Amino acid sequence: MTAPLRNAEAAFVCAGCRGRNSGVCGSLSEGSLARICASAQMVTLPANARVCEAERGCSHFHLVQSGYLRMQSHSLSGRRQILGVARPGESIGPPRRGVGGYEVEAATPVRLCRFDRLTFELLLHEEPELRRALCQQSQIWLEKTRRLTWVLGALGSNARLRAMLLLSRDWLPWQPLEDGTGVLSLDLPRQDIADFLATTQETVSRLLHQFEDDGLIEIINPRKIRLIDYERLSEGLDVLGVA
Amino acid sequence: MTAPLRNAEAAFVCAGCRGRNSGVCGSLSEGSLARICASAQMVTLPANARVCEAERGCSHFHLVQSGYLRMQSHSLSGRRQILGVARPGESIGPPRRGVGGYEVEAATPVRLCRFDRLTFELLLHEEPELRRALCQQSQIWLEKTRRLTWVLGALGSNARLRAMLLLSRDWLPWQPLEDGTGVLSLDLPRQDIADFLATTQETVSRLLHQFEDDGLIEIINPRKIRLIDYERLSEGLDVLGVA
DNA sequence: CGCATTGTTGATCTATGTCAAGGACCGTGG
DNA sequence: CCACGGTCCTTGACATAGATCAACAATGCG
Repeated sequence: MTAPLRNAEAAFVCAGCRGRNSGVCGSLSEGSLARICASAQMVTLPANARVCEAERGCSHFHLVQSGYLRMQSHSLSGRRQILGVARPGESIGPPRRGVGGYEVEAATPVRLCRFDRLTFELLLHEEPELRRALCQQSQIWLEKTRRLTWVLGALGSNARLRAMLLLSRDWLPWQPLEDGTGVLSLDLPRQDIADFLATTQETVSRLLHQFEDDGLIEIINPRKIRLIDYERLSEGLDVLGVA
Repeated sequence: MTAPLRNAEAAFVCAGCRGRNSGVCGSLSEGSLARICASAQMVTLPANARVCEAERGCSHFHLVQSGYLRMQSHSLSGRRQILGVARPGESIGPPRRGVGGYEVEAATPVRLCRFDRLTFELLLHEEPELRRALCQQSQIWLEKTRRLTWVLGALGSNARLRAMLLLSRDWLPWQPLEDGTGVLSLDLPRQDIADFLATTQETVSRLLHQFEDDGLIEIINPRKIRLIDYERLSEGLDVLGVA
């Protein structure tokens, strides 16, 4: 955790940032971004580090530079539901405190731009671009969350997993090959995938191997999946627009 | 369906509106609201009327005066998931067109303020209050949708239904009685409840009767439920903050 | 080389979806 | 007034997806 940066260093912060061109950061002008970065701290956290408590809330605001954050909530029976994953360029504001809130953790090792809450509210006041960007982000999140809701509600585990594999091409590292297939880096552990899809590790594992047996995918190793038969992977999912 | 109203009539539009003090309308000043209402059409629709298509999108913007709208999406297998319910005072903008979109229907008979798309964008441009109200609404919706996601993902049908009963006190007609219990007007048909909770009519029916046998509720008639034992209704749901 | 983490596989059991039938209620028209 | 059809709700029988429990394999790390 480093001290706040002076203006001169601001450019440096964004230099290695993988989110510069997407999400909130992506829709900000150079000037605006520079002013904003000037009050950021760069923070690095290991996987599973807690970024934000559910009850106590959190006094910081973050932009993701690299890695993934997960928003999650637990039932008393211990079941965890992942409500969303924030990727580079996206922001995590302090969630509503108390009941109904969620907590934020690093799903992978992450690098974050951290803003003090007050500082950020000041920025928000001074930078209309930032306000607009955040408003837009919350609409995009709303759409993503609605889609997740739909996937959870309308599909069985089998289809849910296929949906996730196909949709993941848009937000996880994805390497298309010449033969039309492509390799997905499933950077999240099985348990996270399970908690995202509201199912269990075991089911995810079983289904992946079933897909492999059926020739839909190839499991190169647990984290590298080659998607082969898009046609059958997307069976019944046409509504999602995943070809 | 009536013609657009002249300014003089604007006040009249809101007169009978049950949403004047909540949602978007609730956070607007008199002046702003008057200007906005001036370009509204008042529309009345019967239950199950289609307000907005999923694919074609829709060229109107609506504020709910009374009744409920449901946002929903279908899987190819015919399963419907209700993504959210808009109540008086809330707005339904044209959802994203095409895949991933949802359709909007009247869940009950409704009265709506309808705005032409272009007109509304003009209003949005001229009324900063309106912009702010909509931005705020999308954040509230995001929270509601996240909560739904959590309920769907982390809870079984039994707990889901109990959660809905308790939470419904905040947005469906609710009449507390002297003895501490209270009567809920479950204004939605069983099928809608089922599609909201991602379960089936049959299960909803069975669970309600089971709750009655266990003394948690009394089914006065299919649409009137008296909540009796909050303690046990909220078992395992403490996280939601429902007493 | 242990030891911890992560993923896989098997056996079992149950909640709940599906199918099918019937009941309650309501408005309409004869 | 009653018969009719419609909608909404309830109940029963049955099948099964997937959760749970438990053990084990694979991988990586100190």
